[in-house]
Amino acid sequence: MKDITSQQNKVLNCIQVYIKKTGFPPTRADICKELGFKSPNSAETHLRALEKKGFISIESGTSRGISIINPEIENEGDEYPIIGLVAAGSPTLATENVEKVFNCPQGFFGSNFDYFLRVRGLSMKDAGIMEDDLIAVKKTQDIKNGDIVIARIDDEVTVKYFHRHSPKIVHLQPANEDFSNIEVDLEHTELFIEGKSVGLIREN
Amino acid sequence: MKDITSQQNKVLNCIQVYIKKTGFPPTRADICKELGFKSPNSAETHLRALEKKGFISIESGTSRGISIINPEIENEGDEYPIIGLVAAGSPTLATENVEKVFNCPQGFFGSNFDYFLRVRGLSMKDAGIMEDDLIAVKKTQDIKNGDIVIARIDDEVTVKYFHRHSPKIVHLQPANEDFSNIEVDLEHTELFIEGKSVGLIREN
DNA sequence: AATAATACTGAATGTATATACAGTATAATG
DNA sequence: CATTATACTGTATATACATTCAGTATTATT
Repeated sequence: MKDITSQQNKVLNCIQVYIKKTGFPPTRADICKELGFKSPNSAETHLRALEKKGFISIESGTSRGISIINPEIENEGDEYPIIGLVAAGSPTLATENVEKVFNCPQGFFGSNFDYFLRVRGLSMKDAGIMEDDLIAVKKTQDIKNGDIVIARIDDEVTVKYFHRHSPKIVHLQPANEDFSNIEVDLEHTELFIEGKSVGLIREN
Repeated sequence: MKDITSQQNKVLNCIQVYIKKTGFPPTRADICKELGFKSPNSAETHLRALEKKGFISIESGTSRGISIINPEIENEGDEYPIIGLVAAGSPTLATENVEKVFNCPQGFFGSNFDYFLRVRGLSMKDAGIMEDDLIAVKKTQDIKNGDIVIARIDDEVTVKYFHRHSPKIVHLQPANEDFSNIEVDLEHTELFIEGKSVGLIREN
C-alpha cells in the first residue's frame, strides 16, 4: 500500500467514522463540514488522491458513491499462535509451546507479524510490558538500536531492548532497574535474533 | 419487531445486498431496477413502510440516506471507535473526539467492550499503561476495588485505580509515584464512572 | 359497506450532489 | 528551473435523487 499523507488520512478516517455513524458514506460537503474545509473541491481532490492510491473507490456520477477498499477483508479472521515463553533451558518458540491460537486481523499493528509471545517476568516493566502480556512478534533481522527484540542465547529466550555497542558487542538492556544489562560478545557467544516487537495486547 | 410483508422483505434484502456489494445504500431508482418496479414511488412507499415498522431509518432530504436498524449491531460490530483523551476541561468521550475506527474482533478481550481510549500521560506507567496506548473500555458501573476505571470529575476524564475507602470516600490512585492520589468525597464532588479497562493494545 | 393498508404506474419538481474550471500557495522531485 | 503532488478557496452547473401529487387495483380490518 502506498503511503498516505496526514490530511488524506484524516479524510479516510472521516469517511469511516461517518459510515459508522450514519450507515452511508458522506458527500463532499459533509467531509468539508467535518474537517472544516470551505470548498467542496478540497474534499474532491483528497478523494481523488485516495482513490489513486487504492484506499477507496469512487462511483462516478453517483451521490455518496464512496466505498472503502479493504484488501484484508478476505484474510480477516487470521489466526496467530500464542507461544509461551517457558523457563530457561527449554526449546522455546517451537510448535509444542503453542498455548492456543488467537484471532486477530492481519496488519493489526500497522506492520505484519508472525506470532504472539506470552511474556514472563517483569524485566521490561518500565517499557510498559507486564507479565502475561502478549507481544506481537515479527520475524525479522532488520533491527535498529532501541528496538524491542526477542533474542535467543543458547536455549534461553528473552525480550530486551537491542543496542549495538560496537561491531562485536551487543547490549541487551532490560527496562527494570532490578535486572542487569546483558553484554553479548558475538565472537564468543552465539546470539540469535528471533524478531522484534511490533505491538502488544493485554487482557485484563 | 412488527411483521413484514413479502414485498417489504424483498426491498429490505435488496438494500442489504446493495450495501454489501457497493458499500453504500441504493436510491429509489436503484431499488426499482433491482426489483423490476417502474416507478420510484413504489420503492418510496415500501421504504416508508419499513421505516414505520422500525427496520430502517431514512434521513430526509439526503440521497441514499437509508440505514438498516439492526438491534444486534452491538454484538456483531467489528469496528470500534478510538476516542482521544483530550485536554482537561473539554467534553471528552463525545463523538467529535473519535480519532478513527479500529477493526477488532468482538470478544477480543474475553469480555465485550465499547470503545478504545487513547491514553495521554504516564500516570498509570507502573501498571504498564504508557502514552498513546489504547485502552479497551467497557461501559459499566460494576466496579470492584483494584479495577482500572475511566472516571470523570466535572469535565476532566482520567484513568486510575479504583478504591472505595469508605461509603462516601473513593480513592482514585495513579500507578506512578510522580502523581498523587485523588481523594473524592462523594458528598461534595460528583464522580462519574465511564467504565473500566478490560484490555490494552499498543502499536509499536 | 367503509376504511385502511398494500402494491403498484406515471409525471413533476425542488434540491442535494458530483464535478469541472479558475485561482493561490507551498513543498518535493528530476 | 520546470514539473508534479499537495492543499486549499470560490463559483458554477448539469444531473442524480428525494419527494409530492394524481391515479388504479387488491386485500385485509372494523
